[in-house]
Amino acid sequence: MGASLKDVAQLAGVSVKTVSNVVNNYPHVTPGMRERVQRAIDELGYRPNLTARHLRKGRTGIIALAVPELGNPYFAELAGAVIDAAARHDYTVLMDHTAGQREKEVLVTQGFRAHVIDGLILSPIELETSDLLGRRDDAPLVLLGEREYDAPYDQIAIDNVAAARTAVRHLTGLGRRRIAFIGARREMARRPAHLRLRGWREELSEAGLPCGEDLVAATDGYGRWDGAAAMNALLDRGERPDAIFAYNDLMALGAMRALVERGLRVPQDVSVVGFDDVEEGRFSTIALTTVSPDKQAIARLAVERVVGRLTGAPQMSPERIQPGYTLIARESTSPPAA
Amino acid sequence: MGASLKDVAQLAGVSVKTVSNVVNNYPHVTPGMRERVQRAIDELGYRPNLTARHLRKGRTGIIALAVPELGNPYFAELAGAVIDAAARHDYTVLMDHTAGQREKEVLVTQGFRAHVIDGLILSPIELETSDLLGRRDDAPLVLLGEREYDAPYDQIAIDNVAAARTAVRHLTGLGRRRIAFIGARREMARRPAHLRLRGWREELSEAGLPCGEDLVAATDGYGRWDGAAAMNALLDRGERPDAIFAYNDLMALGAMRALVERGLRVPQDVSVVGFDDVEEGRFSTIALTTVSPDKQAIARLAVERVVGRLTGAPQMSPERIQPGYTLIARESTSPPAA
DNA sequence: CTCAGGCTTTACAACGTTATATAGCCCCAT
DNA sequence: ATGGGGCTATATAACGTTGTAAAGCCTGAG
Repeated sequence: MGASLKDVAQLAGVSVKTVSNVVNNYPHVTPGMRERVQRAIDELGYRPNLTARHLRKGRTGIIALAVPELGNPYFAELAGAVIDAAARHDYTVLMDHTAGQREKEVLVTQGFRAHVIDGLILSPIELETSDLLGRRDDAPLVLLGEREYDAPYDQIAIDNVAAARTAVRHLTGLGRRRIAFIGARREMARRPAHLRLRGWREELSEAGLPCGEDLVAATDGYGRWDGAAAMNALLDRGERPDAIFAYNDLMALGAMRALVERGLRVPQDVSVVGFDDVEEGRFSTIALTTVSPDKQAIARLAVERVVGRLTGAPQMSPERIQPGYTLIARESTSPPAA
Repeated sequence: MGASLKDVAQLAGVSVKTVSNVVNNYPHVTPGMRERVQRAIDELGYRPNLTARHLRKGRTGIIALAVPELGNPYFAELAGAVIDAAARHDYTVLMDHTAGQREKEVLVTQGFRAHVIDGLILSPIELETSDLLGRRDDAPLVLLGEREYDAPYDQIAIDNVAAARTAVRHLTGLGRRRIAFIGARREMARRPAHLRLRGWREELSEAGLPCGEDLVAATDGYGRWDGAAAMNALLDRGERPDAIFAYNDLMALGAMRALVERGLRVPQDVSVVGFDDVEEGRFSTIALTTVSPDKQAIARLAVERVVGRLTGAPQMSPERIQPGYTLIARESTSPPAA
């Protein structure tokens, strides 16, 4: 066991509180005293016990970031941004992963780390509004991601409908007419909650282009494999779209892979657009066109929101904040003519 | 603030310890009493304060995993495996990222989270043996990754030299003769610590093939961009290798991208092998041949080692453990003839 | 020379939990 | 009837820290 304040105090022949004062740079300590205590600290290799400090202060300086899947580079990149943003406010980030399971998402919102984390940033997948309404934990909660909730919590997400429409407009602008959507979660395909799907439908419908169920490929997950499987399923049932709008980059990459395996050329035969702008898409052999959400802004806003409620303004009214996004055109949607 | 044991005790009209006993499923509690207390717990929505429990027990059930970069999918995938392995032992994982900076790596090993984490799994980049020797923190430490240290800590890593030789042998077996190495860190290029580089050199030298400095492309980092830049640098200086062995998959993918941009065909003109077996490589338009370390085993062993020292066998003598690996041949090294 | 007032240090309690030791109870065997 | 022994519940202390209030010390003004 490491040394405690008591040990240091004993060695230095002073009170425990004085040592505490030195450790915390309390101003009213004479230089001589400070030095004497410091010597004892050094000699014993004393390190403050943060757990005890946390207990005493009622705060830990830790905020949790719960994401569905670390293996998805979007969340890995987002996590990096959140960690940096939190560090700027002297907070540490504890990562949780929910695997997108409602049960785990509920668990996280209910504060199963009671008093270990001061706040929570959650990117939910299956969580329902009702799960949120019964929440008792009083740690600030910020929600990220595509879904919207009618619950009194901050929600930070780009305008997914508009972003999806931008992506689809990009494709129609290239002259594409049969634009498939890949990545509607099977159980949510019909729900209005699926904002990107809604944007796809709205844009196509306004353009007078087909947007029926036959052009929607449902998936079970959000990975590369799901994208490839969905693409294959689409082609297997005789569908032959001239463009793909995927729910995210990973699925777009999987779809591209499937297309190439079947001898279809990207972008000559089929244009592909993803969503997230993960680095992997930039370096893909066929660089991927994508909607790029401002991850830095998302991370910064989420952290500021949590920290803001923790210090000073606990009763801020909950807001929906929409950071910016941009469409980044790359090779996967080079003009078919070229 | 949430309710505490005291509040529950008061409401139920029992002692604090009795409530504690109920919460912890202490066996000798009468059913009647248990129910009475449980009712009070439910009514107040009591949740145990884990911080206080941690202080009392001297353990937090948290182990930290410190990796250089979450954006590298290898570490993201490894993190997932570690989290799962830890969960099987009822431990939680706190992620740290060091950005591969020695200063941060040292900080982590010195236990700057004093008493918050019970143990540490670190994948170091620039850490030196000397940094380890002065370590005072007594939390168990397990080292992962390519580097070897003469320090009394568990080290878990595949046999990097042998694995690199396997990869290079695969290339020579295809008839490749000018095999470049991409990804020697600039400042380490000459050090024996660079095991994969050593394996590359040994194998080529035994085969009587060129393995001079002209075939080594140094990089500053470990990302896709670094791989592309190194590849371009190699080509710019007139080098025209017929195969690439990259330090990791990310650099291999970057190099492939650079090759394709310059009109070279993979695998017809140049074979490419990576290292790590990240999912991204499987789904690349040209699927990447790679050395696949057994990530599950690495994670499992690391966690078992930490947990083992925490419970029962604190004085186990430190070991070097080498999990298995396999070479997975994919399209990027299809026989050039084909 | 004294005392007010500021600076420095201290003693004590408290954060919420669990371990230890003890007290109370009931049942059964003597 | 009495006492032992097992079971249940309790009081108290402790984990290591910091806030509070008060004590001690010193300086300088009256």
